[in-house]
Amino acid sequence: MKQSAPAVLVEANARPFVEDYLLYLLAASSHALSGEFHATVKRQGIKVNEWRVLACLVDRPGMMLTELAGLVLFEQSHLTKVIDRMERQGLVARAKTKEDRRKVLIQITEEGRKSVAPLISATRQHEASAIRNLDLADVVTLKGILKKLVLGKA
Amino acid sequence: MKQSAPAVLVEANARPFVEDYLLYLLAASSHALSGEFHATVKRQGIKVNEWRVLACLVDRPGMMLTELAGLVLFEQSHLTKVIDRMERQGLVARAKTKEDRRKVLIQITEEGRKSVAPLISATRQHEASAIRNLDLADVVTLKGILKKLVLGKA
DNA sequence: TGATTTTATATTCCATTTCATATATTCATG
DNA sequence: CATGAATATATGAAATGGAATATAAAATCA
Repeated sequence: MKQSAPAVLVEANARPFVEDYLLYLLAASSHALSGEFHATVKRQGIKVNEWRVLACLVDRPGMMLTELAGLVLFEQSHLTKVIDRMERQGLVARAKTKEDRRKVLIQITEEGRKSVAPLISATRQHEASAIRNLDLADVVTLKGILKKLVLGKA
Repeated sequence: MKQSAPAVLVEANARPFVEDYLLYLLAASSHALSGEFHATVKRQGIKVNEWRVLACLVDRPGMMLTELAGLVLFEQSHLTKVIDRMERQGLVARAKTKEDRRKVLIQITEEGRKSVAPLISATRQHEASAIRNLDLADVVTLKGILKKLVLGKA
């Protein structure tokens, strides 16, 4: 014979709001997993920001700064500064286009590729370890949904 | 009769690395969805940081600063400063415990509750809209997986 | 074509955030 | 119980990030 719990108990049992809030779960899982990987990134002697830029550039021919900013999830003004540093380090290069002289194309350099290659491999191990106790099918579902969420309004 | 594409084509077709990288997909979806909601938060006259703190505190009795920092995903020293501001605004209060005089318990105030209430309701609409073209079952799967990822090593 | 608007990037200024460390308190151990 | 290690929070200096704006080039259109 089930009966409803007294109000006080219900109150006490209520799971905190954020624990089932999608945006929180996304932020928290992202924070947790990326946090783990950042140790590896730093060990490689490269900054998290730079890793993000390189990972986004690695198999693209060159991207407009603004495009790239959208991809790496940085403000344009912030990315300008990050690219300044990375250019000084020789990890990326700015290139101008003929057709539109406002545009700056950011390209990964050979040195950039060398820096990022071991990290790309490391992601495979890390990802495997991160999902080691999930169903493979669920992971496929997960990525599919995340892709839809990223596209947004679509 | 299928035959494998020439290497050059394969190269050209290769999807950029990040597009199927779990950590990127998590970061990007989180960024996209939270970004949408932040407009609502600011419209309420409250800062994103403060929203996060209040949302974490709202149905808890009071939390140690460090515990709370873990929950809101802030560095401890950062949270100290955010709490300073929020205390001045009357959104939260610091309380000391008798047993351990090092500890500071952070509690949401009545005013904090009042500020956060409309936002909590707003999350329901926003979440509904964010997932409007997903299967309900998939959303359940999604949240379940994210919870596992947050717990980590478990 | 010249004026106006829009787009792309850079710059400046300021708030936020981090890193390292200080301070206070408790815990563990000889 | 005294002393050293560990834990909780706070603080200060330095780096980062974001909003607004400047600059430059292209697009629109009257």
